[in-house]
Amino acid sequence: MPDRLSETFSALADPTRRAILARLATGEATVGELDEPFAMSLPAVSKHLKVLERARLISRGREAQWRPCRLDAAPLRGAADWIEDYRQFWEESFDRLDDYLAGIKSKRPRRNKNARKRQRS
Amino acid sequence: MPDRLSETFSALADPTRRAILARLATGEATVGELDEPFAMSLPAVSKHLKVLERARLISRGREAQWRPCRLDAAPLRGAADWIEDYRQFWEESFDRLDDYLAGIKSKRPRRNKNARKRQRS
DNA sequence: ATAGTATTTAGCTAGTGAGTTAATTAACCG
DNA sequence: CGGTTAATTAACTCACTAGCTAAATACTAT
Repeated sequence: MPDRLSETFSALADPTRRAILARLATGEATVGELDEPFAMSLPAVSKHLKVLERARLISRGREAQWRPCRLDAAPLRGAADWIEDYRQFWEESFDRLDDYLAGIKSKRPRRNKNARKRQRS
Repeated sequence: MPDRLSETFSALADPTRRAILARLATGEATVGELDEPFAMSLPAVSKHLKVLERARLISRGREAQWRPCRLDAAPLRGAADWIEDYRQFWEESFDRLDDYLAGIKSKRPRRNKNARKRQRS
């Protein structure tokens, strides 16, 4: 995997893994406990856990024959920071919807096509 | 692809695609312009654009023989919202580091192992 | 030692992702 | 029309992902 951010996003790009993280947000759990909600074999869950571990999103201890997993959310900080840089753009898209509706209402639906370009000027 | 959120994260899990989005944040661009910074063939970039388009992260117009791309950040909102639910956990990890260091300093390094479990109680 | 429980590893299949080069479409210009 | 530029599609390779079953490991308990 090329870089940390890619590894984080890649790990998050699977609903099973996101569900596992959500479960771990409520506290530590063993592999068997994590497997329960899923219609999926235990080795499959074990693989997902390995992906999450390589992405540093979980870490694991040892207690007798159990390997309890715990959430390690630190890498999410980088992901959140990356996305945050784009917040203005998705908020802007609501603005443009407002503009559009306002345009219809005033019967002058012409919008400024360069609104986004001007954003960074 | 199973769901929208997975599609969004999956699209972000590639440095080339993130760079393309960063470039589009400065304004519209054609495929050729987007290709320039990369040591990669044009069809490769074209494929990345298709991935971003399927994920609704960009949309494209037509101007003569050019197909200008523009950023469409709306899906990032869902991704940001998902990650935001975990903010407390990565902030907490700094707290625990503080606790740990404080513990060393006071020569009583014992930490509360259930800190995360209590988080949601 | 032996049996039982928890988890991982091995080995397989099917699908997908990222990249290539070569060929094709689409639109312009003269 | 014929040529040029912009971009996509086709066809292929290579690597990796997600899932399975069956076998192996690790530890507990009797």
